[in-house]
Amino acid sequence: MRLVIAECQVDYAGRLTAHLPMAKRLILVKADGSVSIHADDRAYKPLNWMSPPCSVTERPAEGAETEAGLTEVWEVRGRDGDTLQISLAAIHHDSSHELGIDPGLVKDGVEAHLQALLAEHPETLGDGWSLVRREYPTAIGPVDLLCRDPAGAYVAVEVKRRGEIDGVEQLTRYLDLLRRDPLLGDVQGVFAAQQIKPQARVLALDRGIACVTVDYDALRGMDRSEDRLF
Amino acid sequence: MRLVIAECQVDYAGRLTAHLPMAKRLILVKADGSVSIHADDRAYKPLNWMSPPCSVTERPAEGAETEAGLTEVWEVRGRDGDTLQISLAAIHHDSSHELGIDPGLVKDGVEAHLQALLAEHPETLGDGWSLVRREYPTAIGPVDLLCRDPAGAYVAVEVKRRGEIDGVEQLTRYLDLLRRDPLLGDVQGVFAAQQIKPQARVLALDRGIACVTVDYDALRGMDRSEDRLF
DNA sequence: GTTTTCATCTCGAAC
DNA sequence: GTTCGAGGTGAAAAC
Repeated sequence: MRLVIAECQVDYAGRLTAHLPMAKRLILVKADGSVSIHADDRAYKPLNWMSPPCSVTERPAEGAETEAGLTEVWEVRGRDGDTLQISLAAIHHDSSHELGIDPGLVKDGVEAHLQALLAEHPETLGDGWSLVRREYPTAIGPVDLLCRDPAGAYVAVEVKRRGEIDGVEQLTRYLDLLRRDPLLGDVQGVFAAQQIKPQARVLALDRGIACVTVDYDALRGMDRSEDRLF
Repeated sequence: MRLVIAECQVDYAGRLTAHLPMAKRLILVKADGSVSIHADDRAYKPLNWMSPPCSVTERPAEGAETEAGLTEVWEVRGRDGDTLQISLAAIHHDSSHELGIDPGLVKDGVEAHLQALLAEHPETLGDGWSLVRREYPTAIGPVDLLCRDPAGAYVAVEVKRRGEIDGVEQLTRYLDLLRRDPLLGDVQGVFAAQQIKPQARVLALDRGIACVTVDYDALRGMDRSEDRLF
């Protein structure tokens, strides 16, 4: 990985045409050839970038470029003929570092994991509830969980990390379908999430859907096999 | 902006829980307090990050941490109680740089601009064509351009930077509507883009929609008022 | 302030 | 290979 702090001007031509006026910025050149240009704010998104696969060619400034104060011109070529031209004026820092291949991110707490934990502990959703099956199939896709309450009535459960309106809409569509199945009889709905936004809760309750806020850490504590971190 | 190359382990807890095993990475701390951790590949997305507003606190490693080989522990706190803990073992590089406020990106060639240029030069789309109006309203949204050919027939034009299938579908819906309007009579369709993907072209032609590849630079050259770069 | 839409979205999985 | 949908989406515009 090469880190360069330099006065630079950048011109991108590809899906759109964009221009960065001359200013001091960070230029990152990674081992896969990819390039990104960062300002001194915003963690996530670079000002400009070129995703791999791409190639970088560097050349000294010539003629009018030199007169304009430039010292080097880098040209990055990507797929589809996208180009990123980086015109450097003054280089304040330039260092390279061997990093090796990253072992990669381990994600936990994704919706699938939450669903698995709830499937193992359906009593969290309601006393005496039992799991019928995960990913119960319908014509428009699988319902996250189908459970039964102690009276034998079916309950469709939609699981989200953060409960918003679209999740309620999704569950509503499933319920419409499930309720047409005479084998299931009346089906209740439960919207389960770690956090439920106020307007999602209002919409759910208006439609007779119960809301359950899930304590993820407590669920994890119930199941030792889930202790995969550390 | 502070650049740190270090052996580090990272733990994020917020919208999800994620863990990065110990490895050599780049840690970027920007002037707005935001933090991002990069591996040696991929230009766009960091492995982990904390968006501003957030605060970083640094402390020396203690007790068991020291025995585990750690030297420093950084804790980044964001909104909603999100936390990013960066445990550093060996620091290979650490430098800070004053960058100042970036003048910002100037975007050109966006769809709106392409549409404006074509509106000024409808003859680019077909000999003798004239513009009826931009953003011609329909019940499902405005059509980019409505033109007339020399024979007086109407032509609906959909403008995209890169022509893909969804653009053809969009134009098809507009044409369906426009053709029901007896005042317009038969309406032809034109799909105009800087680049048209083969499968989009096939679909368009199959539906009797003409495809026009637009030379953006040539269009810009026609209009001096558009010389906003440099 | 909240909500919706856009993005050079990126990225992975399903088909 | 293409298509679809999620993302710790982020960020800007609209309301």
